[in-house]
Amino acid sequence: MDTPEGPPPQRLRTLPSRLTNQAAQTANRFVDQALGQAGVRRYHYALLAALEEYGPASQAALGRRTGIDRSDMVATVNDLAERRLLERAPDPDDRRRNIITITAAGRSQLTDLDRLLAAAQDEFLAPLPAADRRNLIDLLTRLVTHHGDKHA
Amino acid sequence: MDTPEGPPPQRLRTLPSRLTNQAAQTANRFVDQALGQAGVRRYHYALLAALEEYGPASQAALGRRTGIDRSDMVATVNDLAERRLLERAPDPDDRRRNIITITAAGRSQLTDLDRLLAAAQDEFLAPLPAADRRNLIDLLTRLVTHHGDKHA
DNA sequence: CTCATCTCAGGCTGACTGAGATCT
DNA sequence: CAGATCTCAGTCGGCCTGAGATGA
Repeated sequence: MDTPEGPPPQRLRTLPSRLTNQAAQTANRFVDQALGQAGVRRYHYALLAALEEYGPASQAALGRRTGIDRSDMVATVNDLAERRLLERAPDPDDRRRNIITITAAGRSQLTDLDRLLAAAQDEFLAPLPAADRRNLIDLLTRLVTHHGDKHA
Repeated sequence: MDTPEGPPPQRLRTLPSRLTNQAAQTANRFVDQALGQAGVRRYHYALLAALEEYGPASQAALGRRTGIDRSDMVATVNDLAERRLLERAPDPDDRRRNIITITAAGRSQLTDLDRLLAAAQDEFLAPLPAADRRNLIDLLTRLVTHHGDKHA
């Protein structure tokens, strides 16, 4: 567990990019631990969520919405298809495409994941009262929407 | 560059852990691009900064201060030693240890990196006025200090 | 003996690139 | 022809573990 002997360098302590990274790392620890209880990773959750909210879609469209790369999308769809949480079928209207559809089991899994994830968020944000949480969300939203919407 | 056709799922859009991740990813793009101009990565900067601020130290101590793992520390020290930005010498008082010392070239390099990094932070925070930036830093600092100081 | 330090060898995930096959 | 889609193969950095050698 490594007890620090003295604080990190000043240059690092207040560097916004580093603080953001550390916060993200903390958040990921909670989230990965939570999702891991259900045997899934963040990509799996993002994909199921996109499917549930927008309905069946091609892998490319799902990639645009979730920010998952085309290459990783293949593997993620493979994983979830093996578990019967979604189905992959050729698109008759455009034979380049696969239409991905969430299954009933997928929806049910997603419900469980939502619960696990909500708990993880709460752990992550534990030190902040509600007003500060909103404030943080607002600031971060402004940052990510400004920068590209790369995959916001 | 992938133009999204429609927003990401609601579940993801306001999820604090995801927002934090996206922000971190954005920050890292700017930072890595900036440091890359000098041919270094984030670990290199962190190590040089720790050396400059605290003076010579063992690899283990540097790891505690920067959050760099013992294993990666070996490689990072190797990199910087090859470039003569630091020196590795056995500690006469404790022969398990290496004493790492920054060189003049290392200090000079660090100065350049500080400049590049400041510009990267500014790009990252561009959408936020000064008050919001302070606010964000404060909120993130509270989060990371609360959670462990794992390697804060 | 226990514990700390350094090193090597590796694993794992997330983010990404290049290239090929197929189709519009 | 250009351009989109899916797939495979592989890179990279950051984070992490196990284990060995040395020494306090």
